[in-house]
Amino acid sequence: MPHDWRYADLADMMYARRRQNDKQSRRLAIGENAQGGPTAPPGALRPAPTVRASRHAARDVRPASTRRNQNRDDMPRPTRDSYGDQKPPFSYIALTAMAIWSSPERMLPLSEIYRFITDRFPYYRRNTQRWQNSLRHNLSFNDCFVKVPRRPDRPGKGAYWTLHPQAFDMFENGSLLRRRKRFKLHKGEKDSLNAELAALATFNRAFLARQANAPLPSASLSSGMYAPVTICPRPSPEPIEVPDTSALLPACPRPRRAFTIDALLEPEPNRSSPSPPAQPQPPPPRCPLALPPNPYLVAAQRYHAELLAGLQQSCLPPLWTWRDTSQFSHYTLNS
DNA sequence: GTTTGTTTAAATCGCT
DNA sequence: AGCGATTTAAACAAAC
Repeated sequence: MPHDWRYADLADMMYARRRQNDKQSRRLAIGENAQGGPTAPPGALRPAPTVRASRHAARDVRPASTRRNQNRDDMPRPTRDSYGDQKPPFSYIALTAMAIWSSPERMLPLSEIYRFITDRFPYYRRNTQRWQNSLRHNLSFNDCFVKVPRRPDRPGKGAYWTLHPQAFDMFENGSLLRRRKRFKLHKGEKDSLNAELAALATFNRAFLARQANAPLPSASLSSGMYAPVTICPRPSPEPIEVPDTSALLPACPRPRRAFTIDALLEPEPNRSSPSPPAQPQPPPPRCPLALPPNPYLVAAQRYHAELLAGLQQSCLPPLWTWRDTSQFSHYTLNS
């Protein structure tokens, strides 16, 4: 049974729980917690603070009527259509996970994560330096986010960010308002993952260096012999439901190939076992022209696909389906 | 110069 | 009070 997590629904749920739980309702009826801040639903991820008695208090730019009496029945509520200028009750981790999960490939560059948040939550259209710094901190600090080097055929600034597959269930019951526990990789897992990602980055650099040192024949370029590998558009932003392909799972055993371009250019070795089942290769970059691909590009793409496909067998089905209407957005928990 | 990414430190808050 | 999760600030480096 899908459940909407729009803010207004959250408020309704708070009131429902107040009725259900006498003990809880006594606290909620007061309207404030011990610190005088807003009261969160039991077990909920602590909503991003909107009022602090500290130096941060000055940053709360909401009207005073909104800042007080947060849980009274006359509490000003955001409309069902939008959070308006109110700070959404999602942590940066949750917001980032939403952004990543909303993308077709389940991975996004930093700039796109920013855009996702500012597009949907007007609160974050101001003071961007502050929250973006915090968000970057979260990306780096939390093991649940994995930085995947860009494919050589998708140049641009910064890497892609994805969710570690083992972190899919860090939000309790799929709710973005709750988090069971900070997701932490064991050192061995982290080392293994970092080694793999570093190797991929090294491969990408080598690929680009070789491409730079041995530029493609101009005749070939001009005649369309090679795809213009550096100008393929980024993936379509339309959210679609696709099997997950975007995270890395070092625990997935698979044949390894040497991290050399030459090795990767060799024909794909036959696999004796069909497990994991043959994964469809990600669609080729959407270049305007169907051109014979550069062999190095093929190698790079093949490795990248191999890297990402290795975890498929262990991936959980998507927890959330992103639905977007023009003004408000919400997540549906797949049952 | 700007953006991206890493790291450290401190503050806040909810829970036990 | 202590702990863990989160937020915020800041310094710094690397990449573009």
